[in-house]
Amino acid sequence: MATKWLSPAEMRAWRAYIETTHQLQAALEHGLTPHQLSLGDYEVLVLLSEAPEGQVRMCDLSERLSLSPSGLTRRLDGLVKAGYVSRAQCTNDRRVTFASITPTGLAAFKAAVADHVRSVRTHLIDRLTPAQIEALGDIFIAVGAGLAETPKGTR
Amino acid sequence: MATKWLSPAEMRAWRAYIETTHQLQAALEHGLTPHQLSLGDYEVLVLLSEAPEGQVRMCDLSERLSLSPSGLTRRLDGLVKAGYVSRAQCTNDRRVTFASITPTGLAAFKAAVADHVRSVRTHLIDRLTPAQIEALGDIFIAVGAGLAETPKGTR
DNA sequence: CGCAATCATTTGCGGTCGCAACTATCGGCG
DNA sequence: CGCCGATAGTTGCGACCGCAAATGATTGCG
Repeated sequence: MATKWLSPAEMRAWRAYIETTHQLQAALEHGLTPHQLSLGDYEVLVLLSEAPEGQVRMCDLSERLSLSPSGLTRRLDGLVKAGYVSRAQCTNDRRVTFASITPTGLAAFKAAVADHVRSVRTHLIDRLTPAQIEALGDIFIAVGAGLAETPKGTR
Repeated sequence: MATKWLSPAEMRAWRAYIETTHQLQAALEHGLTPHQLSLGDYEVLVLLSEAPEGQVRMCDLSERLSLSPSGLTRRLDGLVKAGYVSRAQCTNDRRVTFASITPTGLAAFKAAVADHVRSVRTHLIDRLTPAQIEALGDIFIAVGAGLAETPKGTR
């Protein structure tokens, strides 16, 4: 077969990436457990806290989180039950519901940020040189652009 | 607070990584669905097919896959049911069981490899320059080494 | 030798997620 | 106006995974 295999350098990069990325995610998850937050919950709070009115349409959230609509519904269920987020209906378009961060949620987020940033530093950022950090950004922006080009066709 | 925040370059790298890595995993998963394999199943077959006797101790597998022991048990259950893997008892140490790839499993693996390699190329490798591939390997080897230094203490 | 700590694996349980189906709503075109 | 297709969100279902506990086997120290 005319299968183009991976060169040693490509194999090295691919394996290192695949083997490490899962461990890294687990480590970051652990760093948030003292705050009773999962990494996914934290990411929701990040996006909501950055939004102009502290609220984002479910639809947009699910896309920015790369999460299926149902997955987002359940994740929000948990955050609503915790009192960190509330749902708000849109008056213009009654199909859409906004996820809106509550004062409690904002407080919980602010309490967790410092720990989380420290986690990201110790496990990732501080392990790398400035040049490597630059390269990491370039690499995943390029890969993300490639993935965005292939919305539905590939299957 | 004396929290050391992330610089713009660090933030850019971190966000690009987090946002893209999930999409990349999903894309690779989709690439294997025609073969009735999950990415996790595929990784099991990779390790078994590379092992000297086509068999690896459960314990070692779970570590190399960054999977909890229970997670590995269930993953193997599926592969055994599919006929791709069989369990074999160790005669020296009756605690251990080997996961052993079957001829059927090896055939399924070989049938999937070409597609999967193509997937990895189109979504990751071919998006990057040789220098970036080198950097990707360096980066995640460094990060992996850092994570290996912190086995239990951090919580 | 014998008991205690350790190790390898499995099982019960709960939590998360994606897919497909369903409901409700909106927008456009005749 | 009225219908059809598209859009937003939720729910049922099944799959996967980690943690804690249980089981069976081994090792080592007294």
